[in-house]
This record gives sequence, C-alpha cells and structure tokens, in this order.
Amino acid sequence: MKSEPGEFSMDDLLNMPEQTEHWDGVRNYQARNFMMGMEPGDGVLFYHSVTQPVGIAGIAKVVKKAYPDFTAWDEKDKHYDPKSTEEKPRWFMVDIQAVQKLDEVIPLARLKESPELEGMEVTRKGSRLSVQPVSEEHWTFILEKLAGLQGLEV
DNA sequence: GCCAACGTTGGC
DNA sequence: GCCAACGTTGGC
Repeated sequence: MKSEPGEFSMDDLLNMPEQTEHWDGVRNYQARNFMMGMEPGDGVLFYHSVTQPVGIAGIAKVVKKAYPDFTAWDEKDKHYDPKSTEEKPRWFMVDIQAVQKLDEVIPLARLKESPELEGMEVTRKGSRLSVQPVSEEHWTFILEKLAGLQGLEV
C-alpha cells in the first residue's frame, strides 16, 4: 500500500491510537477491488512514494475488512465523490495496524535489483496502483531478508 | 521540472 | 463503442 509520507507516513501510523488507521482516499477501482479482497491478518508492505528514497518503509497488517470510505461523502474532503452515497457506497477502505517500522527504507532501486522480485508489480515501470497485490513468494522473500536484518518474525 | 504511463471523460 | 483530449500519478 502506497502513501506519500508527506500525507501519511509509517511514523504517522505508529502514532495513531492502537497504531491503527483506516486507508481512506482510494479512488481507483482496481485498487479498491484489491482492498475488498483483503482479510484481517493479511500482511501489508507500507510503501513511501514521492519522497527520497521511495520504497518499503514498514510492515503492517489488515485488522478490519473493507467497509465504506466515509470521506467520499464529505463535501469538504479532498477525495469527495458525489457519486458515492451512504445508500450506495462506491469507495471502500480497510483498517491497517502497524507491525514494524523498518530501520531503513528498502529503496525501490534495490527491489528492482533483486532477481527474486522480478515481476513484482511495484517494480514495473509506470506502476501507479496505490494498492497492489504481493505474491506469496515475494512476500516471503522480503520478510526473510528483513528477519536477517532486524529480527522480524516471518 | 520532465515525462511516461496510465485512468477518466465526453463527443461522436 | 471508439478514441482523442485531458488530468493524475509518481519515478527520476
């Protein structure tokens, strides 16, 4: 899941009550559909975009499955969408909880260097989806690397 | 700041 | 339903 740290960062997530926050503001159908497929307990790579360096900043997990994104109903919200109503919500979000902040961001450049991560959506040129799937293999590879680096449990 | 790679909109 | 124009994302 991608976020611009200037908007919402891994540190911001850690500072939330219960280190939990809803992932609002997704206004892309594909990204929405991926969120609707998530279940509590699913792992999340928290990715920082539009910063220096871009890359994976932390690990989180889904703690609440998709429910209507109420920010779409708020006229004053940046992501207001008049076509989404309480009766017929168009946009959804999940709640995620921080698991661990990484000591150092894993830069996108390094992800691209790893042959094991070939085909990972985020490494694809022009990959713009803010919520995207990570294969079992890629997830395991990344977490095993992190386990070596900072004692994170896989 | 540039620009590739999208997704969306709207005329036809 | 096609597709040009436009707007946005996001790496670099």
